[in-house]
Amino acid sequence: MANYDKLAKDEINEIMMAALGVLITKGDIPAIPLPPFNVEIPSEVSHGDFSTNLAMVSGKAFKAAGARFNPRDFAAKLCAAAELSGTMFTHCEVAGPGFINFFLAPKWYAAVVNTVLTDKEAYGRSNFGGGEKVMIEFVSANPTGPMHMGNARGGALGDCLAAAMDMAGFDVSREFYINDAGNQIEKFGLSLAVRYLQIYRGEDAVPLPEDAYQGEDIKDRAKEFADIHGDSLVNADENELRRQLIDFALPKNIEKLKSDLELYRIYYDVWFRESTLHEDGEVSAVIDTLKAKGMTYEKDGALWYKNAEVLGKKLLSQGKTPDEMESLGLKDDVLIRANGNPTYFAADIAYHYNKFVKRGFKRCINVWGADHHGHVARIKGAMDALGLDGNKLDIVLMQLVRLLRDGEPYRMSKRSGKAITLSSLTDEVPVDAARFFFNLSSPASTLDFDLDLAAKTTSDNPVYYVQYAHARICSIIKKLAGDGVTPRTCTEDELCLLTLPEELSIIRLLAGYPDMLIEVAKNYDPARMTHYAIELATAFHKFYNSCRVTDENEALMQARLNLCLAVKTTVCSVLSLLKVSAPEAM
RNA sequence: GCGCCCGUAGCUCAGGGGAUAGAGCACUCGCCUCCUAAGCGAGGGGUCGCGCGUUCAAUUCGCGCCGGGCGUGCCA
Repeated sequence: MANYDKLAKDEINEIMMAALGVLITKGDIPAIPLPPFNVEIPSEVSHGDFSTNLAMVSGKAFKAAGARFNPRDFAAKLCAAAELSGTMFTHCEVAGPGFINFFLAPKWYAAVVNTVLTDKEAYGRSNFGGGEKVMIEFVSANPTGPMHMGNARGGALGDCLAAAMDMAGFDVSREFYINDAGNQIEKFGLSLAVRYLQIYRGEDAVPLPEDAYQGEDIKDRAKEFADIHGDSLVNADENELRRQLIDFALPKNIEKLKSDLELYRIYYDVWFRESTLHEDGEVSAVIDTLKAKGMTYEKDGALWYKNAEVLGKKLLSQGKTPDEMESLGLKDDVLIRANGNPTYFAADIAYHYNKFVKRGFKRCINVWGADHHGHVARIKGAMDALGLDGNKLDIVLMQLVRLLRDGEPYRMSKRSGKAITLSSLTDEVPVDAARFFFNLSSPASTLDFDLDLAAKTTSDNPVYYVQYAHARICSIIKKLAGDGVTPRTCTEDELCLLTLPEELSIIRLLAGYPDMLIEVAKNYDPARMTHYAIELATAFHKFYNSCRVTDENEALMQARLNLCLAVKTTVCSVLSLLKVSAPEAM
């Protein structure tokens, strides 16, 4: 659980507070409250290991108190008053416009390496989440057809986010919501029925409606059904035919979703069926609750939810004027259609109520395609309307995927059913590469997925760059083992032999691993993991080129071997969170 | 119209109040008698879309434009 970056930052905070106390006691500075200050890691190594802006942010407070102020002078006073003996720092200095830069003692670096080796695969784990019960719902692809590239991105994103949040101390549950009820299932039945009848009556006799599912997969399922039942249902009641087709095809589609996702190394804790919400009366219960709260009304034969009122109140409390709200064009939403069927929205409210109330999740995260963003405010608002807290429902909006082949955009048309499916993607691109690629950009950026690049097994492909670092370490270990050298525990003094810039920059990265995972959890951005993996691999490759492990000095050799093992541990850890393999040889 | 996301090197993208803005690809030139050259080093390449504001400090925050994507259903 050790986090050396945090320890260092906390210590600088204490050192600075103590220094302020000294200056106040001596009467050098007035005893006035100062604003919060940052301790950060400078991007430039010559600026030290940690840096604080305390002197610069204090200007306003001093001037307000009528004191003369110069940030560099104040920084110099703080530096002089800073007591560093017994801390993890050797010295500090004033730099630039008034930064105070701190320099770490060698024993800090030694402790980091030692901690990684002691904690092993647990290194990086923290208690940031405090064991909070969190659900991450992702992919939730429509079971009426195959998954597409957007689902693939959502899968890689949600799964890796879940893994990182687990490391950051959350109690994470992965869930797939199966939309096995409602309009699209009706449409599914209709489409299947048409395809089935076409087999026996010809395509011209039974035309496929415009709004039906056009994909080949529907034909395939109809064919499979026909192979079993023959033409025995051609003259059956239309509704009976559809029902039988749905009962036949839906489980097959769900199984296909499962197996495709498993190929993709994604396993869920729960596959939740929308239909259970209807069968158990949870949808009508939640509608009744909204009714009882006066949040509904009837119009044109349908039951409406007062979405505009809920969102309007929220915006008013945020300081919007009624005129501004007018221009937003807030609209109400239908819960029960005039035909008596509840909408998807109604089921979704019941579903999220179920997550929070029935199953007790403290926080729910949904990974959605950006094309669903219009749904975000109203579902969160609906939670508020039910007396829950919409802020506990976080939606990660993921921008769409643009496929490139031969450098040209590869058009995906859902209507014609010519989307690239997840299973055809796994045929073409190794899973390691695909998972890595999908997590290379943050969710908010549209992603260009270059099919040719991802399929390449050359250095162009960043996933191999990282895996290669791991393979090289394994190779070193193997070589040394052949020479009769086995890794042993090093003393602090021995680890302090690691002093070269190439060695120290690796250790800085190792120390930052726990915080990186916390940032992923905070920002819902697993792309930081691939970036980190690339950075660590880069640092290692540089080390590899400038330092040899097989050194004549036994102590230094062991220290470097320890460093290699620490890198191996951390690379394996981040790759395992990404569910990318770490080959021992390439 | 309104809402959300994006605009940083030729291309794909990081960074996210701080000190000289980064990486990969592509281009040029070096480095294997030595733990894997799927690697490393050096070089060129930028008004961080434009303008105004907040701040000691803005590529980063706010507002307004411009450009691109996506929404704006009794679809999901």
